[in-house]
Amino acid sequence: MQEDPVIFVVDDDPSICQSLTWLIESVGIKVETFPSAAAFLKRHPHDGPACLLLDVRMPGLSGFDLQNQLAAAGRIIPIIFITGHANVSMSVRAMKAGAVDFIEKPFEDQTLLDTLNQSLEKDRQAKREQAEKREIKQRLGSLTAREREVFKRVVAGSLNKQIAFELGTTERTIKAHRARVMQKLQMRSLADLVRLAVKAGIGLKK
Amino acid sequence: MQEDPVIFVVDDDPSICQSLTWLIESVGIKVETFPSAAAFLKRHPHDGPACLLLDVRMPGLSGFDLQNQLAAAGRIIPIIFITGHANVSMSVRAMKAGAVDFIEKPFEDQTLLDTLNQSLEKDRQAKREQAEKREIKQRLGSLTAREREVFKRVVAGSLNKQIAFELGTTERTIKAHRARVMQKLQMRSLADLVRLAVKAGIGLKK
DNA sequence: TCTCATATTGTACTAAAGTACAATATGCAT
DNA sequence: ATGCATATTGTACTTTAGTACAATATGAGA
Repeated sequence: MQEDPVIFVVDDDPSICQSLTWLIESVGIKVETFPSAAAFLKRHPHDGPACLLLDVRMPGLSGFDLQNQLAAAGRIIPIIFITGHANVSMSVRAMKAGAVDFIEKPFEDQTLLDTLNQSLEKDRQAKREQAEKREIKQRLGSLTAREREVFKRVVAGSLNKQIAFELGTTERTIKAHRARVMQKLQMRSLADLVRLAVKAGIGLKK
Repeated sequence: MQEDPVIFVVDDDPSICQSLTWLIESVGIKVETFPSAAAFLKRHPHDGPACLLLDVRMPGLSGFDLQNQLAAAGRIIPIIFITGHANVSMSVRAMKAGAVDFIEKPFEDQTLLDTLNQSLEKDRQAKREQAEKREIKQRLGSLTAREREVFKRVVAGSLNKQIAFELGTTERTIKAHRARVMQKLQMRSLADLVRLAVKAGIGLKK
């Protein structure tokens, strides 16, 4: 159904990559390593749950740069920074930008593994919700412009006759549109339709 | 309508309290200072937008202790730590526990003021949503046990006859309950009722 | 030109919900 | 005992929504 979890390690130091790989694979989780931020950006986004172990200081793009670029590209992935030489302002900056954790070397293996598992679980959940939202948007996309208008008003609680008046047509026509909306969106009750709209974020703005 | 914004400063060093007060009052925001975490906990919770400037190291309860106690008590308030002697693990711990920022002394006045204003704005929004939720829960509390059962099923999309069967009563009775639910909750359409239920977090579990 | 998706509309019926004007029953607190 | 909140139920009517079986109109694209 869903792909296996993967931990991505981005660090210019091969020995770090190697030891992290050993550690994480020892508990049965897949690992992929990248020697630079640029290399990771080239990789095709992973569909399954994932987590990024990231060094701050690297030649070329820094860990922060990668964090920003991923965020800008909408590639949401939990990031755990691991670094040897850090200061408070660096860690605060990383955390404010959404990092899950910021770990100094040396660290306890078990601590990292615990954080990793928590992050994977959260990512699993986030991916599920993301997939659901995509699914909903897709079905919403199958509506015609007119149907969408009717949909919005039905969900807002308008009566068919009110909608008909607003759209300058007859109640009978609204019934036709409404029936098609219910069919296309595979909803069986108004309550379900409203919940779908809420999930899709319709009706929030004003 | 709503109380004025207030910045709370908790620091055992009176000179810090004094200088922060001068700085913040210079831009027209009220300040209240406390020499200890315990002193702050005694204060009556503030209804308007607020923000807490908190020292980490203090005699008695530490800044972290205060942060945890506030969280445990459900007193949500944006916290900005200000400290002179910090390390990475302290700052990460604070940020993971939900702090808005973690600032080392010395700092730029304007930086603090900017963060302060952002935090106040977020808190304003959070308080608004919190008040709305309270309002909803209050109205839901005015329902009788039976009415709540009907409410849940209506919102789930059941027909009156189905609800009647499930509750072992007649459709006519359900209509009566349903009408009272709509009246008590001041909702005029099923769509509104469903949205209310979603906001109240009903129908999530299971 | 012909087809297809889309929008529109009609009639007539059924199903569901809402409403008006009720009455009855039960249990708890004063 | 009496009042009050709550739950229950009835009849009858109106309003909405849904559905079956349609037809018509229009514009875009093959």
